[in-house]
Amino acid sequence: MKRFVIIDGNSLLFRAFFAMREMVTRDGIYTQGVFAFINMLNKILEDYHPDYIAVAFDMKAPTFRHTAYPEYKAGRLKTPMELLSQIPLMQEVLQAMNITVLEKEGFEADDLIGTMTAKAADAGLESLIITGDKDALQLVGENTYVVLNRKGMTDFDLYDLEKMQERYGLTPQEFIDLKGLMGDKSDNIPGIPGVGEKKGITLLKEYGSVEGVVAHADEIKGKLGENVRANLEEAELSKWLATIKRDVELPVSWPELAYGEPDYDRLIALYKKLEFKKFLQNLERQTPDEVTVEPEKDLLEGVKEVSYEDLLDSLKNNRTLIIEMDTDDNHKQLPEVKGVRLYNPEQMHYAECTVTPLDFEIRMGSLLDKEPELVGLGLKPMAYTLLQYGMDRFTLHHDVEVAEYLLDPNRSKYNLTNMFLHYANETLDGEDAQKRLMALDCIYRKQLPALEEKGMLSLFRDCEMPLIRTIAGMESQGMKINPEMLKSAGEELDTQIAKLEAEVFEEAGTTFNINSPKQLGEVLFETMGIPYPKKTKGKNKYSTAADVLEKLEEDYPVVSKVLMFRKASKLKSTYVDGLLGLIGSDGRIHPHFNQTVAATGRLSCTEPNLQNIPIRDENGRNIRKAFMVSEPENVFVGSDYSQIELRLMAALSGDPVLLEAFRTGEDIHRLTASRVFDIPMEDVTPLDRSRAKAVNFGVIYGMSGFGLSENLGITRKDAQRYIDDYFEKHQAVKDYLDRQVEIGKENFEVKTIMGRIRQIPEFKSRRYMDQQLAARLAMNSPIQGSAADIIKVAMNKVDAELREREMKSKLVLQIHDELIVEAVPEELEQVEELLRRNMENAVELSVPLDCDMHSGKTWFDLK
DNA sequence: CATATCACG
DNA sequence: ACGTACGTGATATGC
Repeated sequence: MKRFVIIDGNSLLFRAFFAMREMVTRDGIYTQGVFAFINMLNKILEDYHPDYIAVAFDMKAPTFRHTAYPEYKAGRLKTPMELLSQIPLMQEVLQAMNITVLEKEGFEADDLIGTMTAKAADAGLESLIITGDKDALQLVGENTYVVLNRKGMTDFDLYDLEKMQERYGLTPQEFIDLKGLMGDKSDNIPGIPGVGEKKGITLLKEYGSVEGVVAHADEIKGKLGENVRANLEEAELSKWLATIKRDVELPVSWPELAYGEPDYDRLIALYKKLEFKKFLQNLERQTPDEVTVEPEKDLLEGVKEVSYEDLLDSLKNNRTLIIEMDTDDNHKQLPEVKGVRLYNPEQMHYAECTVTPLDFEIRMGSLLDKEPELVGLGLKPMAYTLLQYGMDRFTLHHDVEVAEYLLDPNRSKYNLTNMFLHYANETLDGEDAQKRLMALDCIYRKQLPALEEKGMLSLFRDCEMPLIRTIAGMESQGMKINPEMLKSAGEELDTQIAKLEAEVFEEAGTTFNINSPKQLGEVLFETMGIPYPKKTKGKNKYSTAADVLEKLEEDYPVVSKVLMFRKASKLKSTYVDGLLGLIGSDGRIHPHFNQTVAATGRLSCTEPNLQNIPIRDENGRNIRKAFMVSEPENVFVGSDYSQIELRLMAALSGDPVLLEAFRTGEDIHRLTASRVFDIPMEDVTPLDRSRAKAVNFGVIYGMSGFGLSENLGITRKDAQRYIDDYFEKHQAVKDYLDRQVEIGKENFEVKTIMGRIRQIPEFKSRRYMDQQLAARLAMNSPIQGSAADIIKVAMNKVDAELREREMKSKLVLQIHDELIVEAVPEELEQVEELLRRNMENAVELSVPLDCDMHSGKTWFDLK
C-alpha cells in the first residue's frame, strides 16, 4: 500500500519553536522554529518513507467557523511575532524540498488534512497524519493513522483505531461527540457546563451521540439534566465546530504530491541564508543510492488459519511458537484470561481461541505439553498468570519487548506498531490479531541479528530472558501484609499530622495547605517574613525542599514542624494508604517488577514500589514490620552486596589501592577519608568518614564540585579540592572515567561488563549542559549497569537452584543490590548458603563480591 | 498533565 | 555566564 504523509504545519512549527532555544541569524532572522521543524521532518521522512507528502497550514483569514460563531478561538494568546515570521520561511523551505504546501482561505489546516486523508482513502492510500493536536484523532480510520507529537521533538505516538479504544475508549466519531458535549477551553467551544471528560463519556455511552443526548434530554436526572436541557443548542453548535471538514475543494492531484528530490540549488541557497550549516553538510553528504528498507511482502500471504487443536496437533515438540495471551495485569486477584492466539511459523498455521476460567488450564496444559519455545511481546504477564494457576513448566524463548529494550534502553515504551514500523517499515493495524502475530514473528527474526551484531545475544539469552520467569515468580509469591498493623500506624500518623498542622497554623497565624509548595513558600517567606536562604528563581518561586528548609530549622521552629508534617503525610499517604489499597484478595501484595524501564539495566518496581519502602528514617522503617512471612514458621533471609558499585569501580579501573582495600576487607570510606584529607587511618573521625562517603558516591555519579558542595554543605572550593585530591590519589579511577567519556563521545554509547549498551544521544548536542550530562551518564551507566547485570545473574541462579532442588523457599524481592528470600524453616541453612554462594560468585571479578546477610520474621527484622 | 517533593538504591 | 551528582515511583497540588 502506498503511503501518504500529511503534516499539520502550524502545529508542528509551534512545537518546534517552543522546544528550542532562541536562534537568530546575523541578519536578525528568527530561525529556531524552522530549524527544529526541518529536524522533525527529516526524522519523519526517515521513519515513514512516504510515497506522497504534503504540509497543511492555517491561514490568517477568519475561517467558516469564525463566520458562524464569532467567539471561536477567542481569547487565545497572540502568537509571538518571532514565530509568525517563520511560517512563510518554513513554506519556502518546503517548496524548495518539493513538498507541497496546502492552505486555503476560510479553512484550518485540520480541514485540509481531513479532506486529503479522505481523498487518500478513496485512492487506496494509507495516510499518516503528523500533528501535535489531539483533535486530529477524529480522523483515524481503517488506513488512516495519527502520529501525535506529545512533547519535545522526538516523542511521537502512533494512534490507530485500537490505540484510541485503548487510550480513550472511544471511536473517532465519538471523539467528536465528546468534544461537542464537553467543549474545548482552548478553542473557546462552549459545550455543556459541568460536563467534562468523565460525564461526557457516560452520556455518550448511554445515548450514543450529541443528537442522542439532545433527543433524550428529558430523561437525564438531576443537575446534569438541567444543564443539558439548558444548553442543547450549545452542544449541537459545539459538535459542529469540533467537526473537521472532509470535503473542502482542493485542486491537487496525487502526482503533484509524490515525494521526490528537492530543488538542491534553491535549498542550499536557503540553508545558507538561514545559516543552517548542519543541514548543508547533510545535503552534501547525501548520496542518491542511499539504502532503502525493502517493504515486507504481504504478511498474511501463505498463512492458514486452523483450529487451536489442529495447530497443537501439527506442532512438533520444542518448536518456536509465537504467542499472544489476553490476560489482565492486575495483581489484586487471580488474573482473568480471555483468549490465546498462536502462530506456528514453521507451517504458517495461525489459531486463536477464547478461553473461559474453566478451560484455561486444560488448554494451556495441552499447549505446554508440546514444550514450545514461546515468542511474544511482554511475556511476563503471561508467565505470572501461568504461575498463579500453578503451571510452571514453560520456556520463554524470545520477548521482543525485552530484546528491543536491550537494543534501545532509553525508550519509554515498546509497542508492536512502532517496532513493526521500525523493522518492516509498515504500519500495522492493531486490531488485526492475526497480523499482529505475523508482525511479532517478523520482528523476532530481525532482532536476532541486531542483538548478535551488538554483542548482546548472550546477555539476552542467558540473563534477560530467564529473568522474566524469575521475576514472574517473585511477583507471584508476593509478600503478605498485616493490614491491622498498617491501619493502627495510620491512625497514629493521623493524630501526629493533625497536631503538627495545628501548631504550624498557630505559629503562622493563618491556615493554609502545608502540602502545597506554593502556599507554603508564600506563608513562610512572605507572610511570616522568614528570609529565603537561596536566590529566588524567577518571580516568587521559593523552593521548600527539605535541604532548603533544613538551613532554617535552627532559627525557626515552625520549619521543623513543617518538615515533620511532611514526613508524616508522606508516610501516611504513600506507605500506609497506598499499600493498603494494593493488598490482593489473597492478603498479599504482588508488585510489578519492570524489566524494560530503567535505561541503566536496573529493574524498577510499581504498584507498589517495594524498592523504596522507608528504612533510613527510624519512624518510617516501622512500615517494614507490616511485611510478614506468609506462614508463621517461615523466615525472611536478606542478602545485600556490600559496596558493589565501588567494588566495580575498583575492578573496572584497576586502581591498586582500591583493589587492595577490597581484597583485605578495609573500610573503604575510612580509607578514602584518610587519603583525601591526609590523616592517619586511626584519626579519621565519623565526620571525616561521612564526608569521604559522599566523595565516593560522587565518583560513581560523575560528580562536579558544585554537586558535592551542595551535598555536603561546604564551599565549592573545598569540594573541588576534595575531588582533585581524590583523583590525584586514584589516578587509575580518573583514567577509567576519562576513558568512558571518550568512548561515549566516539560511539554515542557505553557498555557494562556484560555488554549491555546504553546510548547517550546527549553527546550529539553541542550545548554545554547536554555535554556535561552526557559525560556523567558515560561515567555512571557502566557502573550502575554492571551492578544490575550482576544481581540479575545472581537472581536467576538463586531462582534456578531453588527450583532444581525442588525447594519450597522463594525469592520475593530485589532491591538493586539486595535479594530477599522467604525460606521455609527446614531449608533455612541451605537458603543462606545458596544465596551467598550464588550472589558472591555471580561473576568473576578482580575484587571479591561480599554480601551481608540477615534474617527475621518481618522485613523490619532484616537489619 | 506537569511540577515539586520525597521515599529507596 | 551559566547550571550542575546517577537511577527509579508515588503522591498532592494546581494550571
